[in-house]
Amino acid sequence: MFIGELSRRTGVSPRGLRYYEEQGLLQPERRASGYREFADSDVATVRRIRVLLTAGLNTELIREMLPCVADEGAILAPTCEEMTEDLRRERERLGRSIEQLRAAHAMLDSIIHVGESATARSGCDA
Amino acid sequence: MFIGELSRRTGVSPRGLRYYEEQGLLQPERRASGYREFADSDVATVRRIRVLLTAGLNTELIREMLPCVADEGAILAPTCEEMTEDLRRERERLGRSIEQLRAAHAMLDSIIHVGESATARSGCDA
DNA sequence: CTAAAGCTTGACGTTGACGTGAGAGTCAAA
DNA sequence: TTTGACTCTCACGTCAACGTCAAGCTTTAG
Repeated sequence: MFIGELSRRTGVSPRGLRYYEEQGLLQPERRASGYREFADSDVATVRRIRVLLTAGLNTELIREMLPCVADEGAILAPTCEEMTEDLRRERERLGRSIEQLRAAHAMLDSIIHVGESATARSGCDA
Repeated sequence: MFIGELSRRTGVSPRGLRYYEEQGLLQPERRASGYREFADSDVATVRRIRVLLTAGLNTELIREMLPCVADEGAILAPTCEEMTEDLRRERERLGRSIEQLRAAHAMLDSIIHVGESATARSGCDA
């Protein structure tokens, strides 16, 4: 498929997909015309990329680990010492990050709940 | 206290603290000399700011909700309709974000575990 | 009183993941 | 073959949360 279809099927803009290729996260075929030709499997790949990017990993790390991830968390290739060092660090960072998010989520929860019980009886001008 | 001490006690750089003030997150007193004078309570405030920033909230939203948060998730002021709208949205975004992080965390876990069992028997050159 | 250490306000630089045209070539249906 | 939608490669713009000088005042220990 061309870039437009992959874009529609993943929700990632064409510019974003070209950026992913530039960063080595995607390696589409090329027609004689220069048009990129993506495989069906790239839809899943892009989804995985999105998950990891949203988690705060950068494209360099994703490029390294991407060959090791398949659908649904299954694994393909064995990993290397040096790389798992980075991964381990990232995992720890992620763990802390999740904790922070949970704390912030709890903060929002309390505030919102108080707001609900408070707006019933107090006028507000902000 | 002056900005340097607050910096040491929070781990946030002076530049960061000035930025927080510029964004309306802190309102230190000023000496005649122009020196900022922070209150002890600002240490806790900065910690709360860090939690929320790490959670991905921007300074604008934090400025709005900060008056409503006290120590340990306790609440001070009542909230406003319009604001809780934003907060609700942010809470939902946070919820999704946490899910993404968990997914990414699981990915890293699988990869790392395979790496551990695999590196024992396979040479690696990356 | 002095000198080091600390603080002030600008103001420009950085980073990552894209957004946003510009100008030109390509595809596919009619 | 036309035409309109799609794609290509530059290449500069963006945004948030600071980093990093620079030039000049302030504080405070000795």
